[in-house]
Amino acid sequence: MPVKDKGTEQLIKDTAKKIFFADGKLHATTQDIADAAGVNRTLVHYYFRSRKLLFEQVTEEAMNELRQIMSDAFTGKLTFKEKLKKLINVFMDQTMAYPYRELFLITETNRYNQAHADEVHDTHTKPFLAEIKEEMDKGNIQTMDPRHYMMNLFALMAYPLLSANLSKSFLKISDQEYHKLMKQRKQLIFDMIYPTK
Amino acid sequence: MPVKDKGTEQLIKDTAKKIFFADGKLHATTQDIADAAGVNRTLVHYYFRSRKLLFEQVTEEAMNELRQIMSDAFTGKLTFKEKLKKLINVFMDQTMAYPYRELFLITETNRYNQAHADEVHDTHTKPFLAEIKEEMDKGNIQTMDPRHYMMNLFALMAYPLLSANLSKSFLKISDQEYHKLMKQRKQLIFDMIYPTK
DNA sequence: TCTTTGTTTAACAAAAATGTCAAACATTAA
DNA sequence: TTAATGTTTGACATTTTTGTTAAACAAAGA
Repeated sequence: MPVKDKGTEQLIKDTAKKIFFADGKLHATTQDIADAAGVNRTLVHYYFRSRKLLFEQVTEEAMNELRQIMSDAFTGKLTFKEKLKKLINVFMDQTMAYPYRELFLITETNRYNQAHADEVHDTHTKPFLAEIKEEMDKGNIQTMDPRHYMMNLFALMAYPLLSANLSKSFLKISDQEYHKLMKQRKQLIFDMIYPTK
Repeated sequence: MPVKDKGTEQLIKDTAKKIFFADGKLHATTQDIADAAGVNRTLVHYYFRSRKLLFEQVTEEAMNELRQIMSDAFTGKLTFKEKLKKLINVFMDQTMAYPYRELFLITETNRYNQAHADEVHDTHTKPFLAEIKEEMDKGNIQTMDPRHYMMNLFALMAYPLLSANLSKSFLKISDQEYHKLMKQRKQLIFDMIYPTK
């Protein structure tokens, strides 16, 4: 997640990401973004032409960031167990920094045609699913549809961060305490998903 | 989730909920809502005065619907196991009908002051957490912070429905197939969260 | 220095969304 | 039938947000 000064264009994009992904302010206007970046709003149009195009770039990059996680974790010669640990580690770190990134993607794809999402074909998940299947055959993890396994994993990682405010209100816990709970989750999730018999 | 004709006011509110909670169109305008309800936009103002007030009502009711689930499932003299089944059943059914209800709540609370959420105090979760603790002491479920247990449960239920479009694109599966997977999840979640030793 | 190129700004224009109002309409009770 | 009340509508006003333009500014090369 870059935040360095690669010029105004990058600054605007990074600021937009910060507002959407970190603050979860999905209704932010171009003015909000410009203000937060400390630049004149016209520059948003100078560099991105329109609000829509800025959004498309941000969306595209967020999708790539997600794909990258899968790719990074599942290339190399680690064992499944190690890959899983790596995936949990990287994904949780990113999601703690940008808890609303997925939420942004979801609402943006809902905004227009749902069909757009279907075009995306991801090459990184296939080997992941295959490895999960292998691991089930070996008896190391509980047998189920590998897709369920994958959904469970991402659900356990993403949801509590995504719904932090909601959970805090329902569980009546403070920000600090919640942060403490989140830090414990890496280990907890691993134990749930890859139990030591 | 009422959809009956309790007059125009109710129709507008139900339509708004449908657009937000079922379609996930968080950026819908008052015009969008009026069109979908088949009424003149002025009526939105006649009944709710302003867009903001309509949103507040919808938000408030959605929060109550969530509280109601907890309350319903955890009153009465069922065993923990039965209560859990009931909770999963009701929550999954509702979330399948309104997958974006929580997403709406999250973005709405992010929109203004985060603080607002903190005021909410929920009386229904406390007995739930206490019962979870008991069940751990009995050795029926895995020992952990009961709050983690609760987060896990809701994560497994809500996230795959919330992120359906995203998941479909990453897992390259069709709507039908996804629906089939979702129907399997009630049992799967119960087995994960309340394992038969 | 002057020109060229790219960046930034303020002022303005256009579009989109919300909000207001008076008049038309419908229903019911007197 | 008429008066009273609440509902619905279209026309208009206001506000908010996005998009455009010309001019000012800055840096670098001829």
